[in-house]
Amino acid sequence: MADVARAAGISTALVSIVIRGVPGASEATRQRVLRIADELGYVPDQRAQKLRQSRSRVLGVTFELQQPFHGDLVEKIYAAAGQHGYEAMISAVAPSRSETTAVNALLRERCEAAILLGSELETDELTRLARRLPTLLVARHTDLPGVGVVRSDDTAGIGLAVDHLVALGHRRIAHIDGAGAPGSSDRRLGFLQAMAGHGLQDTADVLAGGLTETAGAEGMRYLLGRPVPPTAVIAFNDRCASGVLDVLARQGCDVPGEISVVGYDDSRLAKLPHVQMTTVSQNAAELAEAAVTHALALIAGRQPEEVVLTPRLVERATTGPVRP
Amino acid sequence: MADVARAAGISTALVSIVIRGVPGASEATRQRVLRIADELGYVPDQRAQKLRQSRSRVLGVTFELQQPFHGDLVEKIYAAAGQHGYEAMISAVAPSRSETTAVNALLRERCEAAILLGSELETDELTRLARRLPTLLVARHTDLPGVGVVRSDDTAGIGLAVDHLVALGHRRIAHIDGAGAPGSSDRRLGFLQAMAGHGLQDTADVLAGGLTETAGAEGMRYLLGRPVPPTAVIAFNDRCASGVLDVLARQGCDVPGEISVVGYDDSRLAKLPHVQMTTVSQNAAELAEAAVTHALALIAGRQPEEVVLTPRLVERATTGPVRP
DNA sequence: CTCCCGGACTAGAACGTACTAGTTGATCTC
DNA sequence: GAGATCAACTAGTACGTTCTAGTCCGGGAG
Repeated sequence: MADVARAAGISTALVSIVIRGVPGASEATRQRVLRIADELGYVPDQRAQKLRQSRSRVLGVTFELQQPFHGDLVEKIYAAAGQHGYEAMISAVAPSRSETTAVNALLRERCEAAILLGSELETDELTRLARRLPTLLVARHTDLPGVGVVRSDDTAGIGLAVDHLVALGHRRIAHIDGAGAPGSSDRRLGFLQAMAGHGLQDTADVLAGGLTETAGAEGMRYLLGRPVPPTAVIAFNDRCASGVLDVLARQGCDVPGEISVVGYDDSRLAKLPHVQMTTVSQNAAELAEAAVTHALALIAGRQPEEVVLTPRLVERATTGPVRP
Repeated sequence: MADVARAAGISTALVSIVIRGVPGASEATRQRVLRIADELGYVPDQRAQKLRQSRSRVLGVTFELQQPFHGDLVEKIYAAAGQHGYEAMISAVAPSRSETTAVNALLRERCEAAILLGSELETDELTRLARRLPTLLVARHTDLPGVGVVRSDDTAGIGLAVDHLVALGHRRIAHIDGAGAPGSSDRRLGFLQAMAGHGLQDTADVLAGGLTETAGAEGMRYLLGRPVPPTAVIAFNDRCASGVLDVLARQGCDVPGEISVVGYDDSRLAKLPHVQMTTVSQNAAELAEAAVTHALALIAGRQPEEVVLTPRLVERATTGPVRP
């Protein structure tokens, strides 16, 4: 910046004014400074900027590197944050990189708030984090005071899937759940409630699953081994449903002729033209927008609340009427 | 930091010494400062640290949010960077977030080097970037001076796949390529060369594809429509191969009984227990380690070079002898 | 007893920016 | 023509660290 000022024969303060685009410089100098800055390849040092401003204008986001739905969310969060004059700083979670590591990286960056996607953080760690910084959980339930939540109504979402299948004539419906994953118990509950609502509590079948294709595949193989397999399967998420579909395809089982399959998330996987998965949409864009808005509200000092969005069923090609 | 110093009744300089763990403080104060810092929840402000030190010790990484292989690489880069005392700062590329945006975000963070995974940046933009900052391309070819390259030998990699299939008796082999994607032309060339090497230039079939499941699925459907379909397919990457496998499963086509399929990358997708895809491994860990090492060499002022790793064929369950 | 040495600690200047509180000179107003 | 007003610009401080160049004090050597 000093170089630019020297080259233009003005003070650094004026360069700063031009670079930030705030009023206080003549049109002539403005042009000249911008030209010189470009020639010198000057890019403002973000660290110094943030350091000077009391507010960093950065939202920290942790996400799971290999979850397509998280990828969708991250993309939308970038956009939503940008629209509100904020920047998103992402920190990945992976088998070899714990959530604690990811969160600490954000902390050191002095984010104004932390948005945790599908966090599996322990209660005490979460409490500690929330004491330091406005914290927002996306797609996970918690009763912890001081922690904001943005999620869609998982119980209702699975209900939509059940209603849809029952309307198609299905009665023997299985649910491959998410084991201990966030949202898993809500979805399991929603499944059982909805089935009971249709008087189908006796044919409701819940299987321990997981968030990966592998979990779905194992679950489906197990179900096919049953004396009387279900006619429809609701998976915990799209990845899990992918595994289910894959096993069915290999077994030569017609989908949806013999077995209907419903996923969850409406992630990239469900939208693939050759998959066309019926799924429950959490609407990544809406979720991301709500998360950013709520995070900003927390930063502004508002009390954390629980924002619950209504999911929507997206009917595609993996569900159909039960075969008579 | 000032709070900690006040609470401990010492200067901020001494707190700094303790926090950084450098010699210059008595054991007693060291303990006390650490305890107080912990109580107050003090975390050093990374921006101020980096600002003060001339070196930021940050490696910038751009990656594609929805490419499982990039996910694998990012995970390994985090680890490799950490081992060398560096930190990785990731910036995602997605349909709604261009590579230019991603790179600019890194620039403003004053990374010491940029590692671009599978970049599709234009030549002039790349040149401009490389002038500002040590730049390293991973899994992409370039002749640009001043730009480092770490990649595996794509031509040889596809050669391995061809050799493997030919050894199994296949003669009609198709390659669904990556269209304009980085590495695509090398792999196409490798395919044609290897086929010609076996005297099979007349049955070598190259199809325009892409990097997604959709591209693979479309390509495979097209191939199945042929009067004489190939007995084996080599896809541009694992995602593409996934689409191929999916279409085959739906058509009730036995893999590898009727058609063998080979992917590329050995990403998460290929390793799924129910998929067990034969694929060419670029060895994410090795590639990541080489990328970080080379990036550090560039930072140290060494000239950029092209590091070419040798790929390896991972035989799993999607390839088998051609049916007589 | 004096001198020196080394360990423990501190004052204060950087790092690159933003921002407050100015200064300057020209134009406007009556 | 004097004062007010305004646009255009600048000096200098602050942000939270690190780091250089010290200060201070106790004890061992001569």
